[in-house]
Amino acid sequence: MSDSVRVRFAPSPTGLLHIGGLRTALYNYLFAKHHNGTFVLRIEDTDQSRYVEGAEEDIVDSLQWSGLDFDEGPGKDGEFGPYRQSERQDLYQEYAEQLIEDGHAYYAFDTTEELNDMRERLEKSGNPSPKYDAVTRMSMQNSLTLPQEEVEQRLEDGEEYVVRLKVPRRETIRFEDEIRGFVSFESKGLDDQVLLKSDGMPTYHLANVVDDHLMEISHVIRGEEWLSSTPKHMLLYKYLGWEAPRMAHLPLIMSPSGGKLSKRKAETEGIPINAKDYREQRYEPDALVNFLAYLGWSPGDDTEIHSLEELVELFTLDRVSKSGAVFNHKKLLWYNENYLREKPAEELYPRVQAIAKEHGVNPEKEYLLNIIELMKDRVSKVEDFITQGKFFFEDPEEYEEKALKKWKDGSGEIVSAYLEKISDLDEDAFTVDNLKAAVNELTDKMDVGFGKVAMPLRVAVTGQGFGPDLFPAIELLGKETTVERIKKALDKLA
RNA sequence: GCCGCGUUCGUCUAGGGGUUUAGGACGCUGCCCUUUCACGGCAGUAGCACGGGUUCGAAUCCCGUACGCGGUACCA
Repeated sequence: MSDSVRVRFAPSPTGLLHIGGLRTALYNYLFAKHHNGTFVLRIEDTDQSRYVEGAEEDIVDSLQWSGLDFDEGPGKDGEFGPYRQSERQDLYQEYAEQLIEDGHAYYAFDTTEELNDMRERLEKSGNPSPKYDAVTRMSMQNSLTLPQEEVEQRLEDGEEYVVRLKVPRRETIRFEDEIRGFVSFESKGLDDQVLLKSDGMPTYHLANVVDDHLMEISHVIRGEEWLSSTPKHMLLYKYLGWEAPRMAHLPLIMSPSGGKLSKRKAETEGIPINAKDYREQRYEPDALVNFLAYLGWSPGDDTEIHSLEELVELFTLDRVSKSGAVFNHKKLLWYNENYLREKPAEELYPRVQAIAKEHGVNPEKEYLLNIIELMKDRVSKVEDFITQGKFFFEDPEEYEEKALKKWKDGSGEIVSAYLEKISDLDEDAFTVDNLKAAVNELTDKMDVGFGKVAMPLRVAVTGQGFGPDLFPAIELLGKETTVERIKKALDKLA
């Protein structure tokens, strides 16, 4: 039982779930499922001032959209709940008291001003990184310096206090990270971390350790920004008499301009930052997942495309890279195109239909299915079926500038000759073969290349210089529409 | 500043002492296919941060430097 894999994704509901968080969730999920383990969602809402309404819902929705179903979490109770830290407050209190009793933590009464003063004073006297530590705590207001009766009196009077971790003066803290190997820190570089805040809530550090232990988490897989606070966590495990879970610190997702990919940077660089943005911008979730998996990990062979199930099969922590990975939006788009191409038109249909509706058109299913089939090889996003295939639903009002370049001097003559030819075709003879044959006859007769006919024809019928295979598109459009459009183009362009 | 982590093509990465003229993918360029647009195929482009060791031999091991990133809160 103790060797079963249990991992958790533990976001704070301080805003929408961002792409880095989603990747952390993904790696946790992959690891859990690879080992037939359990994937837990825990909401770390201990900072009431940063709590954002609706954030938890967004996290759950985003995970679901991505296909990362959690086994335990809010609304999905296992035997380790509750799964919101705000609902576990008593627990933390209890352990904080235990730490104090055992001499590993203490009460501190210093006000914010006093703390600032202390830091300022130290800085002025040449200490570049002032800390509340083994030395400085002796000149502060805490249960280590104050007489016991006074401490008790203050507590009784309801004076505000925090509980701080009593970090040893000199100790080397060493632990093994699954991704980085052995890492070691000196305790003298550590702050006497606040464990319990004056509002009674635990800080991340206490809550995290307590919950990971109580929830029997076997592996902590989280972002690298946590690496430097891990020694504090190791101290806590030791003082509480618990075995620490295995640690794995993931490389950060970086912005193309350098630095951790932040909301601000992502925005200026045109990268969607929140999972919700990807949903709204209609990225394929399986493509996003595939892309994210490869951002900092690789299976070690030359493969690139894998479903979530395959990723589960392939994923191991030892193949996660150590250095930050720059977000490459073009590669994401490539993945998206790939997944779109592989999906059957039937599967895409409901979504494309919904988008069509948003654009004010309501095509028949058979017609839309044909369009999807025709355009699958050249769209990047689902909505491209409608936006780039606009001409399937309405006559081109104007002709794209790029397209017009393909309308040359003799084009009018050629296109009207073509028009004449296909006007003779019966409604049911309006097929790809016949339409192509008509072009061939023309090229022979007028002694011009195929492109000289097809290009301007494309412009006339679609208004675009690019697009799906022209003749099937024309067949789909039907004789009446095609003839009309060609006439109109001849009017406007010739 | 201090502490920690990292550094292979522009980007994501493979590689873990000889198998390497450093492999793949995205991007970009060219060609082929298609007498249209794509897809696809092929080819090209471009990299071991630097300096010292260790070794017969180093992208691979060690040390240093540089650079990057993270942390340094009663935020997570």
